[in-house]
Amino acid sequence: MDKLSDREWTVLSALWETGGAELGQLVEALRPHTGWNRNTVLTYLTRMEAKGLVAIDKEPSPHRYRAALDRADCQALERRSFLQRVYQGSAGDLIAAFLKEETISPQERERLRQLLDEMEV
Amino acid sequence: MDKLSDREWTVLSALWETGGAELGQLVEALRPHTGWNRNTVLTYLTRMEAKGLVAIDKEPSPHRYRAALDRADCQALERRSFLQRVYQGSAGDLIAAFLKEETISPQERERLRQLLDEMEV
DNA sequence: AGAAGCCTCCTACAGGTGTAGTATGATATT
DNA sequence: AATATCATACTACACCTGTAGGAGGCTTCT
Repeated sequence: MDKLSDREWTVLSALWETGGAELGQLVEALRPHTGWNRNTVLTYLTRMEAKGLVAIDKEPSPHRYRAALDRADCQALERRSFLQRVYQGSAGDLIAAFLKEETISPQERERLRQLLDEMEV
Repeated sequence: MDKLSDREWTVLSALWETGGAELGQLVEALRPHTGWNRNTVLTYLTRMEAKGLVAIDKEPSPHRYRAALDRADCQALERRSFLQRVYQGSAGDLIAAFLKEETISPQERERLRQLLDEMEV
């Protein structure tokens, strides 16, 4: 499967969050971030169906649009690609950069510490 | 500045690693991963110059090609975009995913623990 | 000097992406 | 039933991206 484009991520995110929806609902859900025209949304959906990214239930007349892929799978693919592309595969460097630059709440710090502990076998 | 494409990252990586080079050297450096034709490389370089991603010193006759951007800056931009796109801005989730899925050496684990410690306070 | 090879410039071209407009049918509202 | 609205399908179009080919100049080896 190819890498998802930015817009494809946007569409899929809306589908994952709504759990699938009709066109009108999607257009509304997307409007705040994107301002996309309804036909633009429809074009994305149909193109993405052709690529196997979106499933369309055509049965009851207002079609129902659903993500055809699992969010976790897409995230995993994107992680790999990002790791190679930007950090030459060094997960340590990557994580260090995120730790230093992004805000992490104390609860999350605790969670991460526990994850590290669990890795000590 | 726009997001870098995959190929642009490849070209910039070669420039960062060589610290700038002439065309022939770049073609050689890129050949193993990419197999690109020399004109393909040249096209990327000139297009990327137009975008301000690459600097070309045209003075002594074989031009010298250099990255026009700092690697760390590009990584930071890419991190932000990745974080939003794939993890809705949750750095904790993102780091947890990398911790769980990617291989981290014991030394790196130690480094990460220290980073976490420094963040207390 | 001629041939061989790199360098740079200009050109090309197909496929993908972003962003809709138009037409046409289905639904709901008056 | 007529009108307004929503849905879907089809079409469009410019720009970007990947991937070179050809032409002409400069260097260098023979």
